[in-house]
Amino acid sequence: MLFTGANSQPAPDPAYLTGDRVSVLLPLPLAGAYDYVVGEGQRLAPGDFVRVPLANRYAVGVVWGAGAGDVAHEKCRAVVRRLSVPPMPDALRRLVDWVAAYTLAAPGAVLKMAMSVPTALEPPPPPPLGYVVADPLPDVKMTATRQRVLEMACPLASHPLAAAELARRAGVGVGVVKGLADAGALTAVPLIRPPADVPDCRRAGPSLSGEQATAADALRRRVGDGFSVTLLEGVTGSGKTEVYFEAVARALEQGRQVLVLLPEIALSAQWLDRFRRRFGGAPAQWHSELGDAARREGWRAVADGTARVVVGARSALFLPYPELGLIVVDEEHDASYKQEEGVIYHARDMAVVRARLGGIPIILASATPSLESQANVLAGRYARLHLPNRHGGALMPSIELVDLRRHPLPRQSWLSAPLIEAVEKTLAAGEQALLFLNRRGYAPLTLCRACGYRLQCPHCSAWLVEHRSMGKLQCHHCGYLSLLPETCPNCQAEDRFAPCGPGVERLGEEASARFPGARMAIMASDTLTGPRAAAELVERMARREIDLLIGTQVVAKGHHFPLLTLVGVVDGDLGLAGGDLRAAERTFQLLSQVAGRAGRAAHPGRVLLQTCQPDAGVMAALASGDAERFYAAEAEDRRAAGMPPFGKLAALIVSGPDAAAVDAVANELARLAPREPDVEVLGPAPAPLALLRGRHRRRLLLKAVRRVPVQTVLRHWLGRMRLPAGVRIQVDIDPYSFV
DNA sequence: AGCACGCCGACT
DNA sequence: GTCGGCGTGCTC
Repeated sequence: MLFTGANSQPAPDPAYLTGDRVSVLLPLPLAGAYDYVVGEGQRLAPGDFVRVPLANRYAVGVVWGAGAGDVAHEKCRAVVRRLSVPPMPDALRRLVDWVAAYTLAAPGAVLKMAMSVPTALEPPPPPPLGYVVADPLPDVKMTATRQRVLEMACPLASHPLAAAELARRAGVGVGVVKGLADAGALTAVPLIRPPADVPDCRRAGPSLSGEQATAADALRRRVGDGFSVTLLEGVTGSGKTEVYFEAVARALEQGRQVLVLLPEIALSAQWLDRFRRRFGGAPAQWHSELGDAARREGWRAVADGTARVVVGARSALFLPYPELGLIVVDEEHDASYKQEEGVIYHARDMAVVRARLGGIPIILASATPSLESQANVLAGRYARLHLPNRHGGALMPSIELVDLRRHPLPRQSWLSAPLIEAVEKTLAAGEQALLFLNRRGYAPLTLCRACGYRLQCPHCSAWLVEHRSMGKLQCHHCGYLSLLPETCPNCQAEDRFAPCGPGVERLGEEASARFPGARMAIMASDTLTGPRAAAELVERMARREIDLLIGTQVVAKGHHFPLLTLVGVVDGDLGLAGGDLRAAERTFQLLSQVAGRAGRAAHPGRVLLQTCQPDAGVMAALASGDAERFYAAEAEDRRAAGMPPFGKLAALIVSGPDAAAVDAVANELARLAPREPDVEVLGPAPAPLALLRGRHRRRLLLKAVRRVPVQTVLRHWLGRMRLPAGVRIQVDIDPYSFV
């Protein structure tokens, strides 16, 4: 990442008048912006949303600046009109350009992320209608259901209710309401929605410990004081959230907007509760599961400044905040900040860029910061605030390794004697236990005992995972579903399939057999139907309705189980397989996070970690709690290998339906590879998923010294390539996933 | 991303 | 004889 460069003050926006040429960026994957002529009586400025003709249709784009003038006069068409939407803020436009240049994506493709709500740019729809009882009430055929609706329609001061809400309260279908309205017994009136609870920064904050107060003060002082990056590092339970809330309050006091990025917004009902407790109102939410209407409302509320605090997933970074004053990236180490499809970018890094372009502070919070952020602290680019203690004097759980070589597992069993004993003891004491296994489904592999054939996805080079609860086999990479075949596709043997290895479902089976009295629940991304289901499960845990929870990594994210005292990590080595650059770091982060679920003020938690490699650096670090040493060793390895964050990496994925064509392109790429000092090209090699969604994939890696302008090198290199039909080259700067 | 243009199989 | 499949190419 490049974080240098002064934060230049933008010049006052120029105006473009009738007859001028303007450059308009369209949300399409085109090579660049298109020139248009400012129409009769129009006056445009950079950032204006405009409707323009494009081929035989119209499109909405954003005025990006003065026309480049490199296109023939006859080709240049006129802007239709300016849309009545607040202009796209300067900082967002510069972010779009920056991200496009950095990721080598088309600027229009990046713009598209910032205009993901097409209807928000149209005039607002007529206000929603509510219904009140007509006066006078006409003579209509009365039924029991109609009677109930009429009763509910004027509860107290005859507040109009939306049709759906009215129907819900009366316990009838929406049809009854519509029927009454058609008959004239209900009158439709525009619905004035009660103003939502707005976050109130004047509410008193919680009482903070000395350590927390010091950190909160330091953060508050940075708000309004230009660009800065602060790594807020605090162990689970140290009250990081409450500390950065003070900075949020300060930004709100200054009349600025705040963006909080979370990895999995859908899963963090608890975060919203804490926010509500602190600010008495709800933040605006932004994530992929929002419906069209909510997205539209949200986008407009951000654009017109109504939304003061936005909490969202990575795409919330591209909303048009006119007065953003603070960004918080919570769980900054989380891999889900890396967008892997379309424009490939890392939201944490781009958030830092957004902060720099806006001249505002950004807080990166984590219990287990990424090596990247730690290196930036060491290099003096980021400040660091540390909360080493759990709030309220609670102790960190102790982590004990269970060496699976000394405690071998019986066949078809994944719980060692020490872990079984610990679970039994915990259950006997009336406490709760968690078994963590980061693998969904019943079994990750199914093979034929007759011939050894492994059931594989037809579109990907991946095994099919059995999901017994669904009665199906599923590919976790493309979603392909199939029933378990009756006979082996290879040798036609009947009924010879054997599941291999455990997923949480199968582990649940073993646990039910071992701990027959325990009330058990399984928590995985596919067993949770939505945010509500997650919240409900967390509540059932809090109410002690569950004794034993079995879960994948979703249990580690944002949920707090106050009564949990034992965590068993069933397969600590799972994340270490497969040569990933960040395997050890990620394992450390994930297992630390899971371990942090255990324990509370009165009871220090206990964590048992089953592993076959207790001597590996990660395991030793987890057991000793010596994070510093682990990170130092990991950093040294990376530095010695010239790997990120000390060197730069870019991956080129060549893909296409025809393996031979893909190979040809990959080889040609290798032949034309840049030959310069400090740059090394590795490959081509089959990408780890050599077949994904029916496309064959080859990968090349470009490794360079930090000071090499990798984007320039790549642009030259790729510029010399001619691609046959169907073959694509995808550039991934700073690759995370090695899948 | 759309949308048209363009060249090969099964229908009124 | 046409309707229509999606491959390829362009949009200021």
